[in-house]
Amino acid sequence: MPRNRRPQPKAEKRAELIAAARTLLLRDGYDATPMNRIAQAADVTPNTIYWYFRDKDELLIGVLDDLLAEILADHSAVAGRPLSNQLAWLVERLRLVSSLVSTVHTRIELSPPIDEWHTRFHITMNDLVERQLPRPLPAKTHDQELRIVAYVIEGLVTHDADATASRSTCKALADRLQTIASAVQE
Amino acid sequence: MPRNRRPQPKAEKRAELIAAARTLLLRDGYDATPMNRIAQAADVTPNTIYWYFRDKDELLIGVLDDLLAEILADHSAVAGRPLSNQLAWLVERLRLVSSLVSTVHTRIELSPPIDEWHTRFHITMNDLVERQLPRPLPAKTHDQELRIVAYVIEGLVTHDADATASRSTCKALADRLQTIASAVQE
DNA sequence: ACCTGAACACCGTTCAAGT
DNA sequence: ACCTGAACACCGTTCAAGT
Repeated sequence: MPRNRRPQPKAEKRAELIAAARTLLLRDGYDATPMNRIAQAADVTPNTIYWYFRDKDELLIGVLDDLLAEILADHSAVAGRPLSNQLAWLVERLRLVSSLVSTVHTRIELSPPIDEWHTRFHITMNDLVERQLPRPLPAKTHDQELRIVAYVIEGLVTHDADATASRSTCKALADRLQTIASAVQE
Repeated sequence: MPRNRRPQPKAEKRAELIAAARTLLLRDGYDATPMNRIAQAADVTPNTIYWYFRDKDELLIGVLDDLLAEILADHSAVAGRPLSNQLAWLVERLRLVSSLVSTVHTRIELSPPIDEWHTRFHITMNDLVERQLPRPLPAKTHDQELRIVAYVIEGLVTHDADATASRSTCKALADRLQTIASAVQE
């Protein structure tokens, strides 16, 4: 007995599909999670998903937005701590999601929307890091230093370094940023 | 008219299949290159490939070994230059192959042989970098500093930073390594 | 507007059969 | 030992049809 009329508003159902996808994508990874199984987990037929999302990549973006919003929200709880702690916290947070980090990188070439999402993600993260510094980085090395931080954090996340190694590397990153920022003392 | 008897030694045919795969994998990427098309380029049926390689990942490893050997061989031509130049050279070299870098990271979880290859790759690269230093890094920060170099290089490769940005970042990396190495002056 | 059953085109891989 | 034709199980996606 198919109930075709919306028992829920569209946004709510969309969120349900994203929630189902999120659980499976995080547990099994993007490639190993067929639309099939996501639909099943959400109690719909596979093609129903295509009413709410253009394709599997758009569904992935829904999940990514969800995860990013959660990380940003949770960050406020640690925003007072020293920068090195915050970076280590971020690494641990992203580690829970590392399989999707790799997936995003792979799919940048295959999907323009994923490419845009990835760019937005890095801008967001750069802003977050920069806001934690006592004063802005000198324009000259600004981009370069933020790139180094981003790449090292990504490396720590995707090549799962153990927690203590990751903490000390974050310390080194934070020290470097703060040394540079306070050297503009003039 | 199927010629079934080996007109060539096994290793040679294997190399031909790898060469065909290499061209297509680099041009179109792993996901967008069906076994189908690789076979076609090598003038065999798809299942013939499975006589020489267990699966698509083993074929990928064949291509990766090929590329790595070539990079190591080409490196000898620049081994005399300053470290920062060598790092920038490496970034440009890996950039030609960046889609496979992402592929490897994604497939680590899906294929144990790829995982092993990836580990070997990082060991090889660490050795290469370390050999260029005037003296060995202090044991205390040894692993950490090599990790930073590896991750930043990977970041530069996969997030295609422009060549000048990449060069200056490599300079920063090299300066840091050399400062640390010569601080053990005792 | 929302959802389904059935199909499509494609994919990696296998297998029985040939030489 | 080496290779093929044909098939298998699976995949993302579409479409005509239902409510």
